[in-house]
Amino acid sequence: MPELAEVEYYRKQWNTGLGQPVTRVELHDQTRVFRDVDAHGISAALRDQPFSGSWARGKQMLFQFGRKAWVGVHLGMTGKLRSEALKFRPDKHDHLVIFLRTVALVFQDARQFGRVRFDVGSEPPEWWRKIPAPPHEQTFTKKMMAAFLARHQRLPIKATLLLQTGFAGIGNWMADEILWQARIAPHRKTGNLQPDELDRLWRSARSVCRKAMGAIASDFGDPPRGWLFHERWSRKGVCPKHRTPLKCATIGGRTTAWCPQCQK
DNA sequence: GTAAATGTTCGGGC
DNA sequence: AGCCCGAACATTTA
Repeated sequence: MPELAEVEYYRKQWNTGLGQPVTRVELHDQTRVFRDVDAHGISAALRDQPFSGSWARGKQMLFQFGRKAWVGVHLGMTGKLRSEALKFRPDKHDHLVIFLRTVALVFQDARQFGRVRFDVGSEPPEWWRKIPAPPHEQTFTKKMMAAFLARHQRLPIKATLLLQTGFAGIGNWMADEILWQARIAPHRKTGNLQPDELDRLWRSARSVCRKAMGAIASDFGDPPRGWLFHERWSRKGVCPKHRTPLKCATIGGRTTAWCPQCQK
């Protein structure tokens, strides 16, 4: 599920516990989501620390406990965060459960493409600081975007939009939405885009991200009416503008839908 | 039974 | 040293 706005929605699901101390941590230590971290180290380090901070950037989330313990979460393809009452019983895919004074914070992920990180230090960890500004932020400038595109000239633009090092938070449906709204065909080589197309791409990226945040981040509502989003999931989909049947192909390794009439 | 799913990461080729 | 492609990861659902 989770792209930029869904990630922000899930991040907030843990807010009910802010300020409360950790009483106990329960985890399935041998699962893939804990690759590269000492799962038991997390339990020991969090015990008695207050849940003190919560941030999202692109598809990454960062949670702070006390002053120096940092838990990073990436939701992968099927990850979710939620809060539960203390008495709940974790099920098979609840890999990490942080019990606080009155609520339990749960990370669930059936496919386990998601990931939990753990760092100790007085500053946010290195991996977090390296995440670039996502398109809805002021600091995502057209110049910055153009410089990134220049490094991936041979990739189809659809594949370039999926690179988290330049378009933090963009995933498969948002990339298709951005290209449709910018009227650019997904298979176009990144290096062949003309200046007016770059301008449309930049505006579309910012607009789609902002509106998606507005619609989804607070209550997981639907994206605006008239978006490609509502059509792109079925192979019966049509262009919201004039009902032309959408084209479908694998581009950049992912299923891509576009309107052959609007997007050139 | 088979295919596909809102995502990364690795290894190999260029 | 980059860049680019395809396979791999693990599970559920259509």
